[in-house]
Amino acid sequence: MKVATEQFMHFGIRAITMDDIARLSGVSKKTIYQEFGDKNQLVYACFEQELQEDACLMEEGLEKPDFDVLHTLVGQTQHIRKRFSTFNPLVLHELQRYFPSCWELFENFKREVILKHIKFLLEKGKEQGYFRAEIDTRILAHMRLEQTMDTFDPLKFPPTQFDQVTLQLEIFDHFIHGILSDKGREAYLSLKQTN
DNA sequence: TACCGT
DNA sequence: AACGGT
Repeated sequence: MKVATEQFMHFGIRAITMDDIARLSGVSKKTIYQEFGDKNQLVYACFEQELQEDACLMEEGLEKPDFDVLHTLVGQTQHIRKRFSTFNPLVLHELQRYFPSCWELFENFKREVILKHIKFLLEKGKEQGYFRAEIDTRILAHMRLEQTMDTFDPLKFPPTQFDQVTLQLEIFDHFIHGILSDKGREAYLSLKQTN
């Protein structure tokens, strides 16, 4: 699963054959098919594990007493950028078209984990006085999720025309400025300085 | 590893 | 022709 996940993310699911995975992981195809009924089941297991790890990372440190929304948000955009360096956006389209059960898993993850997480951070940011009190967390959480997904779409932001790191930073910066209070803006700008 | 069906 | 599956 480790080999398969790395290869799928990097080169796309259809580009990597079961023979590739067998060769690179040093096991026979027979052994793979004893664990996974078919390629679809292997892909599903890989994604399930990846998403589970991401969910853990998101929830990490949320209950700590020194928890700070701005630090958390900035840290997570860094995580997204790291992910980008090894994640081929082509995979999202492959899931949608050829691996519908995995796509469903991912859609569910967006709704039940990411959306709820963003909403939680927005509400916390309000409590801590970083974000303006009048923002609608439900609407803005949706917007943030969708705009983030858009940056992963090569048709909307062709990687040949847009540097993916710059794109992530710019869109995050625009989003956060739209919701910061005066106090929040001050804290955010000084945080950017130190980073 | 050779092989078959898609 | 290439690849999933036997």
